[in-house]
Amino acid sequence: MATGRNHRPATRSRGIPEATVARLPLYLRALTALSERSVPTVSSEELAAAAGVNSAKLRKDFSYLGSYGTRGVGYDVEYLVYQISRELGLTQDWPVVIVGIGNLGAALANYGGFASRGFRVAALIDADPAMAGKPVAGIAVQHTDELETIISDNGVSIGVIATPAGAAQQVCDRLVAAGVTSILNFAPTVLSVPEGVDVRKVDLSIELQILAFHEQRKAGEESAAQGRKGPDGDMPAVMPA
Amino acid sequence: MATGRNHRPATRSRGIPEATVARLPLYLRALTALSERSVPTVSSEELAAAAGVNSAKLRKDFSYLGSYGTRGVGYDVEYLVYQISRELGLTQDWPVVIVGIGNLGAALANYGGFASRGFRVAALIDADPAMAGKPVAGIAVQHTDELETIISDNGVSIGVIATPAGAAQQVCDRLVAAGVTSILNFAPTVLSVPEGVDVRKVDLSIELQILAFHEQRKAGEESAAQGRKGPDGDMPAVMPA
DNA sequence: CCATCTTTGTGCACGCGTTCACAAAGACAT
DNA sequence: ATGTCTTTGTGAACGCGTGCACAAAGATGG
Repeated sequence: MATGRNHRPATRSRGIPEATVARLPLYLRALTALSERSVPTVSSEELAAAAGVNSAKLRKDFSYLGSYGTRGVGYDVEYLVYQISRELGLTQDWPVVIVGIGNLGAALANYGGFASRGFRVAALIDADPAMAGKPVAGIAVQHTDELETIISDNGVSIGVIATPAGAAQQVCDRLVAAGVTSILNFAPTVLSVPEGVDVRKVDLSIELQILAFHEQRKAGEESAAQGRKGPDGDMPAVMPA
Repeated sequence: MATGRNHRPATRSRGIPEATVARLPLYLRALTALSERSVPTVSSEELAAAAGVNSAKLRKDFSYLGSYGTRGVGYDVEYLVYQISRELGLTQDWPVVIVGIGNLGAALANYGGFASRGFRVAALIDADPAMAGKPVAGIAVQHTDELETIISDNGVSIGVIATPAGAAQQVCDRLVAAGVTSILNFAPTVLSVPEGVDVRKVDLSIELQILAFHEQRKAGEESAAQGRKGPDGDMPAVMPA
């Protein structure tokens, strides 16, 4: 029931397609690189190549934001950096908490890419009392007991879950109850959240499995020319009754 | 979500849609959990709930694999685990190398999810000579010089890049030249690869930016009811010349 | 001021993915 | 056997995303 507005008054549309939103950070990164090299303007063709997408797609994506280009010239790099940053909400500061400071959590805390764009690690939280107080990436780890206080005091709305799978849902529930409305989940579990809460998941194992599928397909196609031994060549013929 | 690019349009891939392939690991995980609890059969409704998807979608997905269900009963858990594993190519062993043993690389090496499903960390590779010989997750790190030999000797076809952005393309080129045809890229860069090589990227920063967009949208809609200026309320009106 | 050239912005068509809704298939009880 | 009940498998409709191809807009030069 959320989307009652399909109108696009041609001036500005709030209805930016999800696929476009997912590409904006890509454009932003390419534009930032150009900006650092003091390149003043860039054509859709050049920028598309740098971002690894089709130029028509890029132009259509930008058209959702508005007409920020100049025909015959291209796009002003600095201006576009600002517009995309604003659209993505990166002109404001986003305090983020990371829950679960194991190998992955620590790696995330140390990851420079967070701080670079409006994201600030407000706190590191772990359930292990032995971790409490220990500095990771220059920040003292706090115990899970403090979770609600931390969220509330810092006005955190984005949480990162890097706990084992077993603890993820419980942590998620507490984060949501404390006021977090966006969650980035690294635990290999399906999280259930109430309406209005966004969850994105990053699953290393799943990515590898998808690669394995294509890898097998490639290998199967090769040998399909000669002896039969393809991926579907042998039916196990064993159907457990 | 992670994006796999460069897929040819309608190559004979056994006709399984890309979107379906991406969900198979999800089903497999849910089924494995059921299997461990010795649940014999499961309905599409139950399994769909466990995997966090629509039941109609799940049935259609399975229909691409074949008719493995029994009407009126559901799906045999063990049988389905085997079928999906085989389809994904997980019944064979996939040696994997991880390049770039920094915080993230070390976390990946320690991640249990890899070994659990046919993936075996064949080697850890880093450019820092000081790292060479050091054990990470029980495996001695090897120097980049050995890269080609390692790939070749172990028959590695899947590589994981966890290096800084600056080194990623170079590492990628060497991996591909040595025979790797599937790459999982954690570096925040667009990799260019020759035809026939699959790349999937996992970008922490991009995921956060997408969350920030939705977060801003949520905040904007709330305050839009009152006199508050929306997220697009103020045009900067400053067009840098 | 006009002609030409470059590049944007977008209408349109197409294909993929999702969802609905239902007939077919089998289990089970009588 | 026969009927009822459950659940699968899928035809069809729909919506979203992509890419083509071109007209419009502006720069540039004469």
